[in-house]
Amino acid sequence: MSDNDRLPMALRAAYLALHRRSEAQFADFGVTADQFVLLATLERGDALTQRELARRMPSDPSTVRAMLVLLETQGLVRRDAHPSDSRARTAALTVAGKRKVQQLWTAGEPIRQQMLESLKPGDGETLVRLLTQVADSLNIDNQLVGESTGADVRNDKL
Amino acid sequence: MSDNDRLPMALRAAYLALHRRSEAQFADFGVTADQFVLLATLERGDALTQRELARRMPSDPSTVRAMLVLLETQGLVRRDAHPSDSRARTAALTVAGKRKVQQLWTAGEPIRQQMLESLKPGDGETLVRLLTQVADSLNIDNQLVGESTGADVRNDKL
DNA sequence: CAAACATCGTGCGTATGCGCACTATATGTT
DNA sequence: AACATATAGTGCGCATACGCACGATGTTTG
Repeated sequence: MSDNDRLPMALRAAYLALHRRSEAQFADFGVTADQFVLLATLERGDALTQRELARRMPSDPSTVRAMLVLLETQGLVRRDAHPSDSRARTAALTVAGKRKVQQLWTAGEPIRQQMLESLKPGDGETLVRLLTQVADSLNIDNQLVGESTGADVRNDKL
Repeated sequence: MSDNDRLPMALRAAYLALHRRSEAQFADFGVTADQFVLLATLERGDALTQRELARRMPSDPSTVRAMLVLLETQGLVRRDAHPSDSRARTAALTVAGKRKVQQLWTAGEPIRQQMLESLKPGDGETLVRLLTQVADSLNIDNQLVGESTGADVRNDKL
C-alpha cells in the first residue's frame, strides 16, 4: 500500500526534475522545454493542424495555440490556412525553426545521456515500456466504450 | 539513439496523463492535484517551514507560497510564526485540512489502482526504482562536484 | 435543401512552476 | 561588536496546462 502510493509521487518528481533541467539547458537558446517538445513534434510531422499537434505532444489545444502565437512572433513557426478545411490552420517550422530545433537536439543530448547512464543497460527500454503502459491506462479509460466516430487510428508510435 | 529520445517524451506523457486524471478526480472536492500533493506532504510532516515543504514536494518555494496563501483562504492550512527562527513560517494542516486530505486519499485510490493494474506484479516497484534513479541523476549533478572545502564556494553559476 | 450535430480555433479565467530581485533575519568570521 | 555571507519569505513576470464557452465551418441526417 505504501508502495502503491509512491508511484504517482515518483513519477511527478522525475518529470519535474527533467523539466527543470531542460529549462536550464535550453534557456541559452531562448526556448522553453515545452516549446522544444512542440518544435520537435513539428519536425516529425510538418503542416499539422493545431489539434493534431496538440494530440501528438500531448497537450491541450488552447495551450498549443498560445505556444504557437508566441513561437510565431519569434519566427520559429508559421501558421497557414488549411488547404481544404477552412476552419483549421496548419502549423509548420520556418527555416529558423528547423535550425533551432537542430541546435536544441544537440543541447539536450547531455540530459538524455545522463538519464540513460543512471540506468543499467536495458532498463531504459523497460522504463519507456512501463511508462507507456501507465500512461495508456490513465488515458483510455474515458472512452473505453467503443463509440468511435470513424477511424480513430492511434498512429502515435511514441 | 531513437530509444534515447523516447524516454523524456514517455516520462512527460505519463506525468501529464496522471496530472489530468488527478485534476478530474479531485475537481469535485474543490482541490487541484498539486494542492493534494502539498496537503499530503503536510500530513506526513506537520509544521514544516515553507522551504522544507517545498523541498519535500518537490516544488519551488515561491510556488509553495502561492499555494499556501490559496489554501489558507480555504481554511485547509495554517501558517504560524516559527518558534525559533523569526524569518521562517511554519505550515500545518487545519482540522478541515486533515479531513480533506483523508477524502482525497480515498478519491485518488482508483487512479493509483488503475496505474498498478496496468503493470505486471512487481513492475510497480521496478518503475518506482527506475524513476527515482532518473530523478536523482537529473537533480544532483549540479553540485556533485564538491571537492572545495567551502572557502570559495561559487556553486551557483546561473 | 435544411436542420442537427461535430469539429477547429479563439479568448478568458485559474492554478501551477520557476527564476529573479528584494527585504529581513540568522550565522559565521575577524 | 562589526561585517560578510547564507538563508527564509515575498512580490513580480513569464510560460505552460487545462476547462469552458463562443463563433465559424464542416459533416451528417431527415
